[in-house]
Amino acid sequence: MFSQTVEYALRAVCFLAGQAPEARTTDQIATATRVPKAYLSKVLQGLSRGGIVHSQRGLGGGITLVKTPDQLTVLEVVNAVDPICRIQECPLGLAAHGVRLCPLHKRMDNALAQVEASFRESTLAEILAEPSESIPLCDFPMPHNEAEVCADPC
Amino acid sequence: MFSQTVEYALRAVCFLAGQAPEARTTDQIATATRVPKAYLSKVLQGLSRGGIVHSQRGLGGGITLVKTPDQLTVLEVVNAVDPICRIQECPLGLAAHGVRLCPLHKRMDNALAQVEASFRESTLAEILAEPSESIPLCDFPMPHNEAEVCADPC
DNA sequence: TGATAATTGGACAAACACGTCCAGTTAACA
DNA sequence: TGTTAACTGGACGTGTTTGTCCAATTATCA
Repeated sequence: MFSQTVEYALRAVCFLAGQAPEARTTDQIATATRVPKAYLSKVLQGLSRGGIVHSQRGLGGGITLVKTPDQLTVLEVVNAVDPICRIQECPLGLAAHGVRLCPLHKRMDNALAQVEASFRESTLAEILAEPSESIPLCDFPMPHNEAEVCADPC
Repeated sequence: MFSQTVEYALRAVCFLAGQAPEARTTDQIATATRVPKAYLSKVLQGLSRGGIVHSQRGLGGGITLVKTPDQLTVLEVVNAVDPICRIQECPLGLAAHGVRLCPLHKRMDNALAQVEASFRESTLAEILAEPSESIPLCDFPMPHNEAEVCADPC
């Protein structure tokens, strides 16, 4: 139900959060997160336009997070690349329904609201800090800053 | 975040639930739910293959629900046409993660689980019975069985 | 200033979602 | 049996998502 673009964006941001405040190149992110490099660059452009990451051209450049991991939520990342669109009004355009949704669409919107809420409550810092047998993006237990193979909170 | 197909399927099923146990033709459903008729027929085929509706060819034929509205959940309808796929294993295919998801994918899967749960708890009968200013699929308050303009729980 | 490393943007392509159209099939009814 | 109503299946068209490739641009460093 989540698009590939959302999946890729979250992987990239998780990797960057683990490396923060260091900049990482698209190549490094692609390798660590196992996302096709050329497509990742498009996703990162979206994150850049959405104010989630900052990109620096030229030698020594790369991508950095705009916010610190504890200030950045999953919802912000998702909304930057593939916004969660709540159901604002009757999809059938029925005049009588207006702003008040019918029971069906109210339930669908409630489901969206739940997703929105749980994504709003998750910060990247929390995700990185959570004790788990699986370290985000890493295929093995690893120390901070050796991110060659480790980058996606998978 | 929900596909058009899911939206259309739910409208159709809501309409049928309101008319149950009477059969309704694709034409009637399309008009009431404001779904493109030709495409609706494809969606109904999916619902038929998924065991949600029964279709009867020939004069006097049409579409009926297989279950009664109180036995049919929103989740069953959704899964018949566009299944909610929980995250079963690490999308990166990291061996070390195996069945245990990392914190990121655990959160994404939790969001899916919430949607699944709230859809599983909603029956069509509940949706139709819910007191609301907006009657599903109807542009005005209307009695049962005058469904020309009313069919989608919007 | 020249070489190198990096992002950017546009053109392109494949797969899928959404939607249309129509000939074929099935069933009821007179 | 013939006519009419209704679903079925396939072919097709269009737009979006996902993905690739490459020339242009920007920035660092010697």
